[in-house]
Amino acid sequence: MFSNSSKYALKAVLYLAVYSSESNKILAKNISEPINVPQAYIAKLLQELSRHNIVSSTRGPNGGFYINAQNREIPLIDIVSVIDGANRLNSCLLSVQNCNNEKPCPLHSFADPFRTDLINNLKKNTIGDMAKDIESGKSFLPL
Amino acid sequence: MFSNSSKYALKAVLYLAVYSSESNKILAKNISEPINVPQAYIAKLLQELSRHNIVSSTRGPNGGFYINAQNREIPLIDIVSVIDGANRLNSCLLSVQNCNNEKPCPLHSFADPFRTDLINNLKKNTIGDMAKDIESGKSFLPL
DNA sequence: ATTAAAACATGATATAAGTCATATTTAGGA
DNA sequence: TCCTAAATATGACTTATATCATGTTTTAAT
Ligand code: FES
Ligand code: FES
Repeated sequence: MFSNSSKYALKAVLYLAVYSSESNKILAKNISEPINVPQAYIAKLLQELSRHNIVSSTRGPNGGFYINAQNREIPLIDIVSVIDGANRLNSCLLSVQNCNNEKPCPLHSFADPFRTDLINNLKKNTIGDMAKDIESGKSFLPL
Repeated sequence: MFSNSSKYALKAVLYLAVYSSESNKILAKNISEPINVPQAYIAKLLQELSRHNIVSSTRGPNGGFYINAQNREIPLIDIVSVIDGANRLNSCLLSVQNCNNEKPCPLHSFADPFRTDLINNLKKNTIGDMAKDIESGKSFLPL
């Protein structure tokens, strides 16, 4: 579904959304442990996200990564698009090609509603939305 | 979601379900082209499935792979379990670990119902069921 | 029996995904 | 200004997945 890289990226971003702010930046190595991802790896992913303005960062002393108000409005789909490419989610369950509504494969009928709904949710829900769920105890960040 | 190998395996099995029978066995190399999978690769996958009694085969002249009445009753989930392992589908969207209903991750609420549904469908629907859909024109085998 | 056609078993290679290491640039503080 | 802490850029390494190749065993026909 998602690659490991996307999973890691999502976890890292949500972690930042909950625990960081413009005045409380977090070092890559300090994100690594709580989300259980090798630090050199998460650093690389965060750099990629930073380049696409999905997370914010400043370097030098007292630098680090953080999520600002603008980042908070970004939908989750942007994260997985940057890491996995835009249309990984559109691939047919039986083929490397894209899913095709006109010529549905045998699994299409019981897979497509799922995928469509998931994609819509990823477009609709922002980083901030998810952070709120975590803060209110409705959901949790897995290791 | 599924690995390419599982996709290929599913396609090959469904192809056999539609076009083969005990009296009409099909060679690995003749399955390869219509489902668009390298022949050495599909041969290997079919051998694995044969070892698990998901497809039938006989060797020697006039041999080949086929689906018999017993194979026809096998649910789709068995195919992907053999190729991808039993619990690839249960992994949490954000973690390599398994999905956990007691401590749902932020994506759980809009992913889990559908995944559960998908898994149930894979358990409920057999190879024969899918073949019937193809034969009746309700669905198609993708390249 | 001999031969040929096929699956079967095993392993080698290639490509992609994931992980690690190092050098460079930027920014803040002494 | 100089030093240090951090992100950044780039590339090397490792592991897993996907693909290919080769030899062996089984079966049926002659
Ligand atoms: S055509 Fe296969 S999932 Fe839609
Ligand atoms: S806990 Fe993440 S998908 Fe269920």
